[in-house]
Amino acid sequence: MFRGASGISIDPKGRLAVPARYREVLVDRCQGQLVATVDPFNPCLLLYPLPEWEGLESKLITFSDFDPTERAMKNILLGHARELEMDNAGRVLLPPELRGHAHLDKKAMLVGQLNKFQIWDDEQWQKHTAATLDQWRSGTLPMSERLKSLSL
Amino acid sequence: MFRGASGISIDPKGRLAVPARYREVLVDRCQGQLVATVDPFNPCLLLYPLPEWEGLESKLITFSDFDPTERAMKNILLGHARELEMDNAGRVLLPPELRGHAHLDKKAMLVGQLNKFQIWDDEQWQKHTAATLDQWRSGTLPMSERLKSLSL
DNA sequence: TTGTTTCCGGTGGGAAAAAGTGGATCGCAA
DNA sequence: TTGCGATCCACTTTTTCCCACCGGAAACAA
Repeated sequence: MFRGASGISIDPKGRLAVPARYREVLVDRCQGQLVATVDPFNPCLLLYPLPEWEGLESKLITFSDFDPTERAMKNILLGHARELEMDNAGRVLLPPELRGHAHLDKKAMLVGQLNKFQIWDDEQWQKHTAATLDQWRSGTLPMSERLKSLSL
Repeated sequence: MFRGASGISIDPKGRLAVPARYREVLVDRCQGQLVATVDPFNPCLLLYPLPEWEGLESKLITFSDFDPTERAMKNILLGHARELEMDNAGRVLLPPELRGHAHLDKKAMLVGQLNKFQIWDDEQWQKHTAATLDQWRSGTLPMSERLKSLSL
């Protein structure tokens, strides 16, 4: 599974070089077939191995078009999802629509989140991390029961 | 199935060029025969492969004319539906009535939603997406049980 | 320990192919 | 006969694929 943040660069054509340590796994699991979409909660992109994405998609199609919140979620996730393929140098080409959404230019961060990756603009990632830690330490975030019983 | 948003342009004659990656599928499934109508929930158009549309249509005819909501839905969908055909350059000609409804001019977005497409004016789509994400992140939307148990 | 060599990951550029765009001609109808 | 519309064709732009180069790191040898 995917862990950790790697600094990566996006070239002028919009190609993102996947760190070498992930490549073999990705080829094994999905022949380099990936799906990128927008993250509903953060100004970044989500990158799934195709089979993993299809699992999520099969849940989304059960959502009702007459529930506004469910419709919105379907719309955002499916409406931005693009199928991508690694080239033989281990790079994926991000379409302009997705790059624009996450404000990606040269420097980016690929963040492993077990079953998927997040793709952040480097600057946004730094800000987001700092902000999250601040919230955390100030104790303003609500705690679910699950969290209260978590030991690190 | 159809996913993702693609920026497309509508030429002065009102022709919309379908992105190349969808064309083969559309020719296979319906020989380029499509149906466009208005989206009851959003200021955009819906574009179905003909067989897919016929499935929906067969459900609509069972709707009662004595239930105001069912009648309205029938009216909107059926009353605006137009049969369209791709030309050999992969373009479909949108009738002025439909273009007007979605405020389509030069720049548009073709948004895949699995069994159908949405056709948005580019500006409207940007606004719609931004507004939805804002609502989402501010946490003001009501959450169904299905949503609460969804993990991305 | 230090220098040299080799391999691998990362990067950029260029060429071929395909897709998008606009124009022109043909036909039909008014 | 003229105007509008539709279909077809050709040109330009974009995209995609592939190859080559550069830099760094590691390994081996002196």
